[in-house]
Amino acid sequence: MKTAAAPAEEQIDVSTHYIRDSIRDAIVDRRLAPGTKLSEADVGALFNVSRTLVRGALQALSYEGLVNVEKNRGAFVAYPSPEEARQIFATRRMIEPGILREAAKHMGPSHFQHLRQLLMEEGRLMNERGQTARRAEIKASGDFHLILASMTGNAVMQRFMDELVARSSLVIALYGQSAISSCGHQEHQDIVTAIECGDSDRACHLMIHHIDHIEKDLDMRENKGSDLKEAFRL
Amino acid sequence: MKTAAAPAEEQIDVSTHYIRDSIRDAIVDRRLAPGTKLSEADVGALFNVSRTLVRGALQALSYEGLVNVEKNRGAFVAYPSPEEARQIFATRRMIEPGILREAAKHMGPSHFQHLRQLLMEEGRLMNERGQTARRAEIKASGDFHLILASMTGNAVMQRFMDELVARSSLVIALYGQSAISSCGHQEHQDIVTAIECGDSDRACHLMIHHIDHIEKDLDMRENKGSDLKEAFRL
DNA sequence: ATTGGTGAAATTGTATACGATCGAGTGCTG
DNA sequence: CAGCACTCGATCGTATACAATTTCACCAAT
Repeated sequence: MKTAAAPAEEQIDVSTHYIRDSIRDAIVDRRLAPGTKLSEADVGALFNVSRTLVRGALQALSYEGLVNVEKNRGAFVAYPSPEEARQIFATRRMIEPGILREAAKHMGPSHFQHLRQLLMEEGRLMNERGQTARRAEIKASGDFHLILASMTGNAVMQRFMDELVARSSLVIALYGQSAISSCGHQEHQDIVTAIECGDSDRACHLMIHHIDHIEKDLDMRENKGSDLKEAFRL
Repeated sequence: MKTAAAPAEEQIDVSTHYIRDSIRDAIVDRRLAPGTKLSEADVGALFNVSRTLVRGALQALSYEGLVNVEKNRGAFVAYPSPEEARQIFATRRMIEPGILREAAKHMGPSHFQHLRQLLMEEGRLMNERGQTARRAEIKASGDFHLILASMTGNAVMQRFMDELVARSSLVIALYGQSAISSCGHQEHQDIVTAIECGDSDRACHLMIHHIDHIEKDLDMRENKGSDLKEAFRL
């Protein structure tokens, strides 16, 4: 699947957006490890476009915090420091309760059904084996938070959450240890239940603890087996 | 102050960042009206750089929501719709209480002094006349919220607030009517007092009402004297 | 007078060219 | 053999060239 024998895949209209989204997916899906260099020429060759478009995509990703662009050195998949990681989770604790309350105002039966369905899927994946199921599970667990955000009907807030969830995924890839705290799934369910009962205070409380748990499950000692170079670069 | 008789100003190292910041300042300061077209060639000529750099800056600003880039048509100073405006303020109501609580944890006497000083300045500007004082007052009133955000020590959150305050400024430029609700200043003071008293709940309450007041002071009927074109563009 | 079409001018989209900077390896020197 | 300066290759930064698209003016026809 390198380059040559790709028969009919070349007809996609490859724009900056397409490249950005492709790379973002790869990062969030952990097919690109933190610290990986994204050379403009290499990426351009992959998508058969010039460096111009690639640069645009990389710049966009750097705004989202998924890529670090170092002057005259190139772009690298972000390698969030422990401090950065803490700030990301702290931010989530600051805003997700607000999202919850706002979302609750807009939710009807169909929304709850949607959420329950997502939780079912999440539970199913949890009991499966394999790399693919693991990835899907992680994605689903992020989607839970994103869908809640979408239920506020607020595009501005949704974009913030998109960024936060994506960066969280990077952090977990870097510092996560246990096989995803399976309590996360239970906590998601509890939150939905609390909302359904109209107990927003309790839902917020649960949400904050949930985020706490995710963060507590990380081992944020510096240098996860890696690069002294990166450690001292900036 | 157009172009010609500028004796020794040309030695600035003009990068994408510099252009982006310059344009952002101009937008937030309302020297560039919403809807203004930002032609790549024109901007490039202004800064004596090629379109390449300008495009980078405009892309960045579009990510911040201050500029809309329309394919094959160009970049325009954002012209937030009433719906967008509502979402911006709704987002602020969702996150600023969280910021307040977090900031309160980190605040010592020096921080309060800093805030009080800002409030003094704000009050002074309020009693001055003239366009310049007005601009400075608007800026100061935004800075109040930004400084609170900075006191969380959280760079991620701070970036979000930067964006929200900048976009709010655009919205106010578009839909604002009264000579800035002078009650805003009083409300800022009350918020600081509440924090100082350790009454975070009250501070949050005040903050939400404060944001409400700002929003209530807008007249968001569509078409502020303008463009059918813009209305149907997207 | 309004509508519709045609072509030139202006503007953006993308690729390429060239200069600048960084990093690694090489060879010289102490 | 260690240390340092230097050169060379690779990669990035910026400008420019060319293609694609839109806009606008002009004119004909209803």
